[in-house]
Amino acid sequence: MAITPAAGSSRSASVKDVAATAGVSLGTVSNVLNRPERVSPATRERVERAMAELGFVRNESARSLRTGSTQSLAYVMLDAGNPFFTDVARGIELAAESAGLSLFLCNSDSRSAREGAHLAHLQQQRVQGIVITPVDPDDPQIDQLIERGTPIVMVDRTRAGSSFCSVAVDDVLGGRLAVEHLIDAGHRRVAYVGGPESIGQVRDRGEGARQAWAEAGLPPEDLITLSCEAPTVACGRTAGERLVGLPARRRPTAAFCANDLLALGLLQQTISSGRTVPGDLAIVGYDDIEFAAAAAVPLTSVRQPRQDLGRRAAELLLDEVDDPAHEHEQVVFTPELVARASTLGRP
Amino acid sequence: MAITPAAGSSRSASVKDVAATAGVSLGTVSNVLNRPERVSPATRERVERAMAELGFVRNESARSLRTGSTQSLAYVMLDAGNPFFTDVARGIELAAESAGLSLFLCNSDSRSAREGAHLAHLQQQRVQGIVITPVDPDDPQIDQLIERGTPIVMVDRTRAGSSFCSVAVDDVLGGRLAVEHLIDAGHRRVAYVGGPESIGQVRDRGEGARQAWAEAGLPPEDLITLSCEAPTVACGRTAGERLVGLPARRRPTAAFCANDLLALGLLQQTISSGRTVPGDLAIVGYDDIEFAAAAAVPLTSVRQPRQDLGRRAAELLLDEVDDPAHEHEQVVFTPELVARASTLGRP
DNA sequence: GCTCCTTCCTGAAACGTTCAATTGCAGCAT
DNA sequence: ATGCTGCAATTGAACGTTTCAGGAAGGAGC
Repeated sequence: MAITPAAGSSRSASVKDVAATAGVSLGTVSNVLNRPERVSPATRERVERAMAELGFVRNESARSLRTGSTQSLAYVMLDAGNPFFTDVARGIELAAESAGLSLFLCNSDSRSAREGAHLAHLQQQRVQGIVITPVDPDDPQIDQLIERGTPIVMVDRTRAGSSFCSVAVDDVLGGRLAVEHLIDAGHRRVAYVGGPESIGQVRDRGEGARQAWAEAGLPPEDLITLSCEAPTVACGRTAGERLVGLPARRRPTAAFCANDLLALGLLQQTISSGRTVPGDLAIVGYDDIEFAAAAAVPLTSVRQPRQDLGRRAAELLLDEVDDPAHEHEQVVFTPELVARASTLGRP
Repeated sequence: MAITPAAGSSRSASVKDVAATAGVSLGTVSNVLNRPERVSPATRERVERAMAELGFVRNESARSLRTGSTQSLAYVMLDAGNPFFTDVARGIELAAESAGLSLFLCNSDSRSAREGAHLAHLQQQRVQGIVITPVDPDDPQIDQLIERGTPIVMVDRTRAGSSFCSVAVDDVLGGRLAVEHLIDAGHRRVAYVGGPESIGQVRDRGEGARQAWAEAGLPPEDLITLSCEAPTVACGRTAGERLVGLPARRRPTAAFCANDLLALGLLQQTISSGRTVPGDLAIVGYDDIEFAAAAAVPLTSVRQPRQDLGRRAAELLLDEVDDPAHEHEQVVFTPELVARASTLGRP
């Protein structure tokens, strides 16, 4: 290995070094960095050349120590493996980028402990604010953060009458849309395949389904609810087997699943057991993940404006950061039904 | 709203404030934080109580300014929407967590400009090191980072004889595994459905496929190569149509796809056109994404140890950070074939 | 020649930590 | 008494930046 040239000396260059090589004072260098219009073009250029020569990189720690604020936001996401949250993240990033801030993504992986560690660390970093999809919306650590001055915005979760903004999607409406669509298609026996009732989303979507059913004047007992342990592909398959096990006159002609993973599992089980979709069973999913359109039979699904969710959350956060008159807001987006072959195809 | 209590005063508490309320000097507070064993239990407890009372949160900017190093790593990922990279990220996070560091995830979204902005910002943050799956492995900004002292480890990309570590998977071997599996199953006309040749992975997997084919003594013209514009589901469907268009005696009985998205598209097209898998066409994918197992016909695929990739990358980075005798290493992992119904089922 | 502006630059004081050097103080041996 | 030893706590100087009160130089107006 060749000996590194002068540029690669031990410590990295500071404003002081730049000032020395440019033959100006340290304050001038800072001005070039922060208020270039105050520096004469000649000196400015000299300073800039010195920076380039020394490979100067501004030390963000010192900067934010001095100014008392950082240039960054964070999104603490529930599950980085779930496309829903990565799309939300993309929306946040877009908003952060156009505000000139950088975004730290943290993944709690649905574990309270990791979430807590991330929050503590972000607080120490003095990030401007935090967007979060929390493991538990009622976690007292969230209140503690707010009390100590870090603005928070919650995405896809809410807490009644709370001291922060939140952005969510109307899941009751989503459930209605799905079931109204099935009723319109002529189905009179439908299954709601839900996940564990402990998840608010699962409850709300089921509630919407029941509302639509009742409003159509259909008998409640013809809307069967199947609860799964987890909203996964494997559970969707199991649900399929349970449906087949029902006596023919009670067996539903359509199923509305609380998310696309369940729907895909159900779809797979139905097809591989030799029945057809939608002929023997029409299926509606929820989330409209990328693979929904790519399934063996393209899946009808309820789409949420994921990226908008993120963007709006970031905007609310930024508003709270720099508008002293900010008022907390609970934004609710509207979902949309995307009809595809799994409910539309030839019977 | 109630008036916030004393704790919520304007500025957040500093070590100085803690020292004052605990009635000790500022250095003692720092000792409680960093070398608690040097402080007598009585004082320590007094200081800790003061911290709790004031809601003291250590200012990480000041800390890292003083110590000259941060407690964080970063992973600049190519595409946060691709499960492959989120699994890599999970591996990195595991390693970072057990080293007591926190991880910043940045998404370049395959855009050079975003990647550059992230790298610049991370350099300003003085992160300990950066794991990256770059848009372009030869980007000079990467060399510049290394020159200026930020260690880099590359994941899933490499550069010949370079000045940093890298971690990748043997894609040539992966291609061999896939095609050997098909040959073993009796296939004598096979298609390799690749993406654009500009992607190194696509080339390597194809190369492995050809090697296996040649070693089995099969005629080269019976291994057809289909190039797609992009490795997506839609392109996989198109590839399916092109296969059907071939004259029967040239039509392959099996296809090896450069990734699972292509394979899923091909699978979908095959089934919806009334043919069967693997009866009319056996299919092997690559990546073993979660949906591979959940497809209409569960997909045989080549699995990469994604999480291990990330973990190892982080370990190499950490080694470089704190071992002065560190030597750069190019780690290559071994892929593994996961056989499922798309090549195994009853014909 | 004098004052009064501008423009461009300087110098020093913060910001909140850490850490090495230092003081104070008790206990113990001389 | 006097000097050691060792522990506990204190002191003060950094770290690299921003900011702000000015100072020097030069020009305009009288």
